[in-house]
Amino acid sequence: MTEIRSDFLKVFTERGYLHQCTDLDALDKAFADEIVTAYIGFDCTAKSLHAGSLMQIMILRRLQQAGHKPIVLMGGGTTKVGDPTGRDESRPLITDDTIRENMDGIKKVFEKFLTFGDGPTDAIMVNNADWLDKLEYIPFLREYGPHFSINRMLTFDSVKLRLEREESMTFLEFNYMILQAYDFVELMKQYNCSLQIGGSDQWGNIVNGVELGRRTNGFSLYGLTSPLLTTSSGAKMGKTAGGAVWLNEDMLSAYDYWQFWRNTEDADVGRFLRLFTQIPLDEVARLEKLEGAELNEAKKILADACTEMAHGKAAAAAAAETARQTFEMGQTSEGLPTLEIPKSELADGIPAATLFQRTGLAQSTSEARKLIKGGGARLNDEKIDDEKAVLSLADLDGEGRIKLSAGKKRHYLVLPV
RNA sequence: GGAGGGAUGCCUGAGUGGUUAAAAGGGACGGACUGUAAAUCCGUUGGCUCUGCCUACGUUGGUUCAAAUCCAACUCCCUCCA
Repeated sequence: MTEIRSDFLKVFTERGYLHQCTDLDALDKAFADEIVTAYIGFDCTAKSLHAGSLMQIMILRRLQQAGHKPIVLMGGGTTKVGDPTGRDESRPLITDDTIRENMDGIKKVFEKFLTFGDGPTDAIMVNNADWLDKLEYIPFLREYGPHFSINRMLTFDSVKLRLEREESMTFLEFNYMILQAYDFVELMKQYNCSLQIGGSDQWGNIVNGVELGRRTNGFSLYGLTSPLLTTSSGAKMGKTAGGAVWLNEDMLSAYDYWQFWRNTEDADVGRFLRLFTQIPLDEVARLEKLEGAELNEAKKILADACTEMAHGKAAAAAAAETARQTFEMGQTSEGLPTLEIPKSELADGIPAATLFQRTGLAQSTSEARKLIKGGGARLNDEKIDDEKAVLSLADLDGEGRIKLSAGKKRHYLVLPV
C-alpha cells in the first residue's frame, strides 16, 4: 500500500494498535479528508472495565486527539444476549438491573479519557438498548435475515470453535453477531458513523456489520482491529494478585493500579509505553533500551503515566510516593491501603490470621494460617512464626498502627480507632 | 419423541465400594534467586472456634457397617436417529 497520510492512522500504526483493516487505503483517505466518526462497543458485564479494555479506550482517545469523533457504544442491549466470542460456555444471563448498574459504573471511566459534548469532535455515548429493545421480531427478520448466510456464519471463529469443541451454542448467542452488525448500520444512520474498531477477536462481528451496511443501504463502512494483548510470558492481560485490574477507583485503588504497571515484565515495557501512554516515540525508544535494573525507571514512568490518566495527577503522585517509601526506603507509608478496627477489639487480642483475612490479604483465616506457616506473613516487617499469634495493643508500632504484609508486595495498615 | 454418552475441587482431568479433602497437569499464592521483571527451583492450594470438627465429586432419595464410586428419579449438556 501507499504511504499513510492521515495523522490518526500514522499514530495508530506507529504505536502498534493496528492488526487488521477492511480497507486501509480508503480509510486513510477518509481520515485525511474529513472528520470520521468511529465507534467501539463495550459490554456491560461488570461494574467497571479492566485493563483488558484499556487499549480500546486509548484508541478512542487518540482518535479524538487526531480530530475525529469517537462514539462509545454501551452494549445495554447486546449484553442481554451475551457475546459468545472466545467463550466455551454460554454466559450466565445478566438481569436488566445489573446491566444498568454496570453501565453506570463503566461510564465514569470514559470521562477521564475523552471529552464529551455536542461539538463536531466531542465524544458521545450511546446505548444500543435504545434501538435493540424496540425491534420487532418478524419485521427485523424479514429486513435483515436475508442478508445473513448461515453457511457463512458457521465459518466465523466465534461459532466454529464452539462447534469444533462440541460445546453447545444457543440460538440466543448465535444472534449476537447479527445484532452487532445491525448496531453498526444503525449508528451509520443516526450518527454517520462509518468505522467500527475493536479487538482482533471482534473481526468477524465487525466484518458482518460492514457487509450488512453495504447490502442493505449501500454504505461504505470500515472495520479496524487491534491485536489481542497478552504479556510476553503469554498470560492474559489484566490480572493481578487481587484479581482483575479494574479501571474504577472503587474497584481497585490507584496505588494497586500503579503497582500493576510497575510490575510489568521487562519485555513488555516498550510495547506498553506505546499502547497505554502518550509518551513520544523517541522517548519510548530511549526508555525501552535501558538494561537490567535501569529498566525499572521506565516501569515507573509507565506506571505514573497510566495512573495519571485513569486516576489523575495527584493520585498518581501519591501512589508513586507510597511505593517509593515502601519498596525503596523500606518504610511504612501512610499511603498503603488501610483497615480500621475498634481499639477495644485490639485490646482484647485478635488473632493475626483473622486480621489478615479481614484486610483481604488472605481470602480466609485458613489461607492466612498457611501464609504464616509458609513464612510469607509479616507483622511490622517482622516475620510471624506462630500461626496462632494473637495481636494486641502491644503490637502497635511507634506511629500507633500495625503493618501487615503478605509476601513482599502486598501490604496493609491496620489502624485502631 | 427414540438410542447412546456425560456432569469430579479455580480450570483441565484421573478415580468406578473402605487407606480419598480426592492422582496428574495448569493457574493462583508463598519462599529461594533477583531488579517490586522473566526464567528456574522449593512449598502451599475446601472451610472452621484446627492434634479436632464441618462441608464437598450435577440434584433428591435409596442400598450398605461404609458410597465420588452401586440403585432409582430428576436437572442440564453432548452425539446419533425421527
